[in-house]
Amino acid sequence: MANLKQQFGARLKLLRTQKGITQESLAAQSDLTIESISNIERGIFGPRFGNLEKIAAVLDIEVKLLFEFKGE
Amino acid sequence: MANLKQQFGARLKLLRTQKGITQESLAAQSDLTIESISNIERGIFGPRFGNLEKIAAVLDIEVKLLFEFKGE
DNA sequence: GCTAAAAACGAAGTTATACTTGGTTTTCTA
DNA sequence: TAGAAAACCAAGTATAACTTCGTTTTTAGC
Repeated sequence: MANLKQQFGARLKLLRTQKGITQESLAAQSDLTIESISNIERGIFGPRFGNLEKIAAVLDIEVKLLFEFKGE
Repeated sequence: MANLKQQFGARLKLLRTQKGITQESLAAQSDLTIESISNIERGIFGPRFGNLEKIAAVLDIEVKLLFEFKGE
């Protein structure tokens, strides 16, 4: 099984694309760079709690949805 | 509404006590200090992804359960 | 196929904050 | 009422999140 960062990143990417917004737009609205969003989605690193909160707010979803992975 | 760190901390404390384990035991098993666990539960800071994973593993629960807050 | 937008990717440096250490105080519980 | 458990505080360290800059690849529309 992939690690948490990777699972989270894949989940974020899915939820973001479902909302039809680009990494650039998400980055701008969450006060992050597009690189950071890219790194998070690729599982390079996980966001800090403050940014986790911001990202969920931009996507207009509850944080827990970002941790809901298939098969669990 | 309390911020994410605080909500998370309260949720962690509840799940930990329900399992009947002490901060000290959780700290030891997750390679953190008792102070860090205390700080996390009080909402002083949120754990990094690696530690989030470890904590959930020690509690034998899915990570998403730590983000399930009442009323949501 | 061409183009442009979107995203992947890499390296190297900065910075925020998680985490520790050490100690004291308070709360809970047996 | 004693001891365990946890709160609390300050100050220092460590690490991983985050940035910057630049290049390459993928994707989607014309």
